[in-house]
Amino acid sequence: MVGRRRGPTNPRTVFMADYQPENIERKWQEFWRHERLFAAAVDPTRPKFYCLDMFPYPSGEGLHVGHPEGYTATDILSRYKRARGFNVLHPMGWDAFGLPAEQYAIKTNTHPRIVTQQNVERFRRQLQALGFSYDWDRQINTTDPAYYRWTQWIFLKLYHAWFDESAQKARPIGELIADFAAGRRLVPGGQRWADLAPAEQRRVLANFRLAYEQEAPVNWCPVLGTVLANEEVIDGKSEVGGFPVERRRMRQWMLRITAYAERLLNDLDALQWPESLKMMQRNWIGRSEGAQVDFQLAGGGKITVFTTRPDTLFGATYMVLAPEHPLVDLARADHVVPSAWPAATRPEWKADSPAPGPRHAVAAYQRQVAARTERQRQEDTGKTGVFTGAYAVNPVNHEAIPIFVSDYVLMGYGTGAIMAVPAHDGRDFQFARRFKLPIRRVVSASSTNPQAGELPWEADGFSVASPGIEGLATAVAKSRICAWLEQHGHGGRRINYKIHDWLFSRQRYWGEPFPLVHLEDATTVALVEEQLPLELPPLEDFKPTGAMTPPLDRAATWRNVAVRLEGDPANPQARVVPPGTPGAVPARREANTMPQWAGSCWYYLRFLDPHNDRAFCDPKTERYWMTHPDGVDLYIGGVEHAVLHLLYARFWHKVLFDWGLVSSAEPFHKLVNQGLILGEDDRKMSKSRGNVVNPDAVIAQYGADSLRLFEMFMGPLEQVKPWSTKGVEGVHRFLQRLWRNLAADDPKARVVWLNHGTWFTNRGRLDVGPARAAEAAAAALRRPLHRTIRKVTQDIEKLSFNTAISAMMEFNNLLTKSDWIPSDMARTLLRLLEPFAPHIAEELYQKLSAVPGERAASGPGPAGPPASLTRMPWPDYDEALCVDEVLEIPVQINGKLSGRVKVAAEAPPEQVLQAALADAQVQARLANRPLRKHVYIPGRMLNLVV
RNA sequence: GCCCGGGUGGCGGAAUGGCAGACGCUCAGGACUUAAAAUCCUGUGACCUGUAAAGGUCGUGCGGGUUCGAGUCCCGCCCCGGGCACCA
Repeated sequence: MVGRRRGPTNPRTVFMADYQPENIERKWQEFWRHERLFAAAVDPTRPKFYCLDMFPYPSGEGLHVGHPEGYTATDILSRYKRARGFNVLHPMGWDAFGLPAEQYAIKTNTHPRIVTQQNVERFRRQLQALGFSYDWDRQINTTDPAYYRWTQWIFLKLYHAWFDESAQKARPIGELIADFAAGRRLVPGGQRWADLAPAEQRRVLANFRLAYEQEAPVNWCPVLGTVLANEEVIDGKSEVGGFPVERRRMRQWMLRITAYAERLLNDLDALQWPESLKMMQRNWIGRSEGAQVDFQLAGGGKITVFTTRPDTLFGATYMVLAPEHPLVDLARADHVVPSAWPAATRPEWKADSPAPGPRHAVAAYQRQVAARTERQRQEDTGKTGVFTGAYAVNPVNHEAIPIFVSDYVLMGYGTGAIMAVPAHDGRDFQFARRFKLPIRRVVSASSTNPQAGELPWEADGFSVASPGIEGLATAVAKSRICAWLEQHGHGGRRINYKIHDWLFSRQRYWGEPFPLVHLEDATTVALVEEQLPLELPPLEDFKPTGAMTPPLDRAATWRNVAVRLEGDPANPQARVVPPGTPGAVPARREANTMPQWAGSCWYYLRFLDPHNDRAFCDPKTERYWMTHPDGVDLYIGGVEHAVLHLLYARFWHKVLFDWGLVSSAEPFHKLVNQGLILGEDDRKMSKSRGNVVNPDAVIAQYGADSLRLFEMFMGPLEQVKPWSTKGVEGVHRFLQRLWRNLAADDPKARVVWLNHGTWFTNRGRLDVGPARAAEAAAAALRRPLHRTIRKVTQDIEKLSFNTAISAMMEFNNLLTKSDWIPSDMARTLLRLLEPFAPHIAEELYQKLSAVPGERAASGPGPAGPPASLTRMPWPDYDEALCVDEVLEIPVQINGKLSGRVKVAAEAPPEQVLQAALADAQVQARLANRPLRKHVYIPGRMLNLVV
């Protein structure tokens, strides 16, 4: 307890109510909400400002001090922009579907719906205790059927779209059907569209949709009982909980984010995002230019590889397939592994133990690799592998080269197969040495010496020993080879991306159901839009099954439905009808649910028009809030969403953009990452370390204003910084001092105002002496006040809140020392403080205005209760009043500080020079040395060069 | 290994190429008090000279450079944080 209780002997207690945040904060929070002061509405007469927080996941832990950091920053901006006449949209909601809440539900054996309700309620209470100026009427919850109805609706937009490569945009699936029907586009497989049965047509279309089902190796997490997206797996462990993840083949729903790779990459450039974050997205997308090359197999078929160095094709001396590559899957008929070792097989190619044949050796190697975790594979970069017994033909020189299996080639990148050029790739070089494979130089570092550069030479150079591209620089050689490959049908130029399609289904209960049904012919059909939302059935046993089947599998009555197909048989929509309805066919609902990220992919759009039940958002409303600049004006949140939410949301936004449903190509124009707040011990806050700071406790002891202020005062917003209880006390003291200075109901208050030429305090008019002192105080404070307004204004615009606060502290320190405090200046300071510490600012402002006679002095305001400070305009400053009348100019001699001279602010340079030369101290240091030149920076400093 | 950030007092941090260390914390001294707390005032980068007043030297990770002048710009290193990483 700091300064809250005064001893009974302190006489001031009798007269003056101390600053006690608990007495005022709740009151103003309720007032602001009751008066709906922060409600936003479309208003074309005012410029808009959309100020958004990453809405929280209401975990069971409650709020931690990291949450209010970003939220306070956006709140300051919101309150400030309102004062500057902007129409501010500042909403808050709940991202409440997903694994953590469900895990917590399982742990506590409570239904996720209940857990979520409790968590939301707790979070809302905690956030409201901080006095944020959210428009609470727009509160949304991703688990609300009225919300996820539109999540499902947008999913259908993905489902009903295909990506037109040539137009580089998504188009309605109906246009693809039209293209197929009219023969403008060839049907894969070569048949005529009209010759295909509807079910076959549906299967063809399924391969084009942005949402599609695919059997593929996926990240299966046995502990969580679900598959995870690549973005949710970090170092072979689940992002949620850190549980081991294994590769399994499963049939899963995917979203075709790879189609948007190029646009997701290019559109980053124009965004005002932290460079590091853009870099993370670029890395994740992982674009690389190169070529695709087909190597014919001796026994028919081919191996396709991706290479960034097609110019080294003549140096390929062997090939490598990933252990998971289909061509070495012995269960498949088309695998390449012969039953016996070829004659030329070197003993070391057969792996460590002499295996009876290549099939045994390959299988053994595959087992060995499968036994190692992803982690072990990445850490151990020693090269292992085994010869498959098969050979492929290099298209450029018709050489037969051996094919190996090795885990240094990853199935997940490129084609899962490489051509190995040991002379020009470090990894191939290592492998070739170990397996005694030829190393053939085809690039030289020099155009004159064909042997220049130590092997492996990975940098660019000049081609050697490569007929057709001999002597060419690498860049030229690459394009020559690509052209040749294209010409001869062996491949060609190709851009490869690291990013994979987004694995979008989860074997969990607590997520959005897919609005899809499966028919008996094994095709999938979307529900009609009118039947959305497809609500999650109230399943009692919501726990993961442990097997790979989702919990919704158990909701038999929910799953098994009768549907009537409507529309084009190639792309019908299913309407669920009562069983027995004529024309109805049996169907099973999709039992997987959507991942946690689905709801957050578009929530910023729902905030624009949260109660609309005819559209996810009204188009006019969308245009008003999302243009000029394109997207959200300011978005603040943690960097942990760099390649999750921020990438997924951009993807969905672009799909909506292609459908013409949103007006901007990007959702978030400007983005700032707040820095992590560490514990007082400089380490990351965690329960196990016992260094977690609970915002509720801080508010109870110091008040919300102190918490807000301290979080902003700690240091730059983006920076990682440690918590400090002493620091909270520091800003709390500042507020106490401010209270003592400005609480005008104190009989000892020094607040004064001028009314018709007479100075008053709350005890009446001042005598001549004090009046003169008040006059002097006002004059002395005028310039510092204008400087403070300027500093705070500029710093808020820069999001430099720590320095803005220090400027207000400085001004308050002046007030503390001043005999008298003019009330209009107090008012201005409170206006500046309001975005940061709104409760105390509003309270003091109202107190000031409640003193009889005072308000008359502050202008011709209407009678009656004073308006909320939050409605007062932002003060202007006078640039001329930001500089002192008399300046003290530092004088340097040869760049070294040697004295100071006082000159008038407007003094011409010569006068400053003369004043400096006349200064005794300067003269002494000059010691009669002749002045060679001088540099004068007006108002800043004078440098004398001798 | 590659790509981003960043190294400033005892601590968090501040400084359009122009007085380094604003503001806050800490600590010390003083006022008030019977006393303590709170509050208010003063001081608080290091070192040196001086009883003192005052003065001097050094100082923004290290080494160089540009400039009248560098925490700030350029070159080369060291260290810390973050991201990527057998990506063909």
